[in-house]
Amino acid sequence: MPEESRYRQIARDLRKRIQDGELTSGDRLPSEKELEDEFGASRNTIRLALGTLRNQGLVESRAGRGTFVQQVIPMTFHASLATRRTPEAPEDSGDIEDVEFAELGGQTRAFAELLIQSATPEIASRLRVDEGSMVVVRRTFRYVDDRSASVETSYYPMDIAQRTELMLPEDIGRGALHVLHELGYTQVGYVDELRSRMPTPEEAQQLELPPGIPVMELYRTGFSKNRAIRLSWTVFAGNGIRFQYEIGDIAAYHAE
Amino acid sequence: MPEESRYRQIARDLRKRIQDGELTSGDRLPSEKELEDEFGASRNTIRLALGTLRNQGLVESRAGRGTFVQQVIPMTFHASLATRRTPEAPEDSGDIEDVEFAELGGQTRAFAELLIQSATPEIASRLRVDEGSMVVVRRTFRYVDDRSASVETSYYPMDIAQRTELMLPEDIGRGALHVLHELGYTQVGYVDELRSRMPTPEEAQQLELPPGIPVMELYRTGFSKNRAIRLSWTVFAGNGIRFQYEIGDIAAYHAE
DNA sequence: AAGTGGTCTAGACCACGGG
DNA sequence: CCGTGGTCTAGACCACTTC
Repeated sequence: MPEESRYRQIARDLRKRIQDGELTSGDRLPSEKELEDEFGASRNTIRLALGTLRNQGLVESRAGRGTFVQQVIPMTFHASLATRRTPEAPEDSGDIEDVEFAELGGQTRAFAELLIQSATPEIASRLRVDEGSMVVVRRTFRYVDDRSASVETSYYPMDIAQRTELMLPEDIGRGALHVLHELGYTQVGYVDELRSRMPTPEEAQQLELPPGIPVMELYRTGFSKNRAIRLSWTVFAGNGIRFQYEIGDIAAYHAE
Repeated sequence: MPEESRYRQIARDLRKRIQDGELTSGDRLPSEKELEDEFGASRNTIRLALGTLRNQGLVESRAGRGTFVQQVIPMTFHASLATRRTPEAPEDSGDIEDVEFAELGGQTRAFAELLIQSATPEIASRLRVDEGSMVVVRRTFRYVDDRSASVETSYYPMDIAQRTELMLPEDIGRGALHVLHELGYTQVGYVDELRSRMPTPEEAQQLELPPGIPVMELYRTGFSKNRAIRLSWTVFAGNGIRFQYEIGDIAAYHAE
């Protein structure tokens, strides 16, 4: 039985204080100097211990201020509302729009940018287009309470998007799915694929993620009756989002 | 414009080599000693750089061996198969069973343990039982290719589970939902809630997670026509799992 | 035995944030 | 100003892996 290393012991001790409620959301931990004295360890060892807590998303350090217990209020993303999947309004299904966020968060804003590129293998296989063929790409940043919450990138087959509103470099107020609907491409279903991973440095900066927070990646391929009409790839801050899917008959769920 | 710190530069350099394919899955990075010489930095600085790559899940270090580029082949978890949601076999819907894993991974085994506890607020609200009332808890470990892939904990209201097979401390071969179905509680729908976070040390050990790998947490509440019949809470290794949901009419998806 | 990463020490200088 | 965390150095000893 190998002895547990010093910094792990210290990390466990501090973690216990948080889990026991001795330290709660927003509280400041003792300074690194104080922890040196308390545990009789060098500063680097203390920092190793704090580092593991940071990487577990339990605390966050700010230069000049101190180290604080993390606080997060994740909002729920209603990925599929079973009650919405009514035959009368099929085009309502599957848009990642502000509505779905509004329920728990503050106000939401978006800013869009546009580019055209050739399809990578990843995009091509999901959008069901030939690799290397041109696709229209629209990128949207989503903010909640002035904090960046997600980055969405949507891909449209060129033959659908060309000479339409989708190629204008400006926000589409009424939602891209409405535009597609008007063009005759009504989304009747979609396939979601969800993954979790650590952010790239660029994503960490864009989403203002403290270290130790994963991201969630959502690929949503939208289908009309006949074909794939849109692929959207969204990266969410992992500490601020919950995905909810309602499948089948869940009358008992809403009954309360 | 603050200058980028040395260890971040080094991390970025090494990350580029991986992303450019100069180093690919399974390759060994130069040793810390070699990197010291190459970058002209002290070992601690090199280790800081490697630490960020570890925390991004890009590399994994093994004592006495070296540091290696991570390789992961995530399998897809078919959380909702639209084609399966047929009225003829409603009881097929929503079980987290081996079938759903088998498609991409190797063989799968499970071992179960059983306990009885009083419902925490979290469990009570999801299972729709009174806080503090007794619930039957079944825990299952799932392995793929001899590697631990998920830990599932299922909760049943005591009035449903008592004096049934669900209270026997052994694996239920034909699946818990079959048992519930035979008891008159047929699952007709479910609500999934997905989150992402960094693992606790216990989870990291149980799932054999290298540092820098998040977990995905799935809460699935199963409903019969009238009530919640089961809550299952599953923790997956984040690098080994993709969730797929199929919503609405996706005939075009399967057409290919 | 030689090389690897894991752990730890004891210093140092810096930028940031608040009195 | 002074205390905070951020960064960096130059050592040291250890356990583990491979030969």
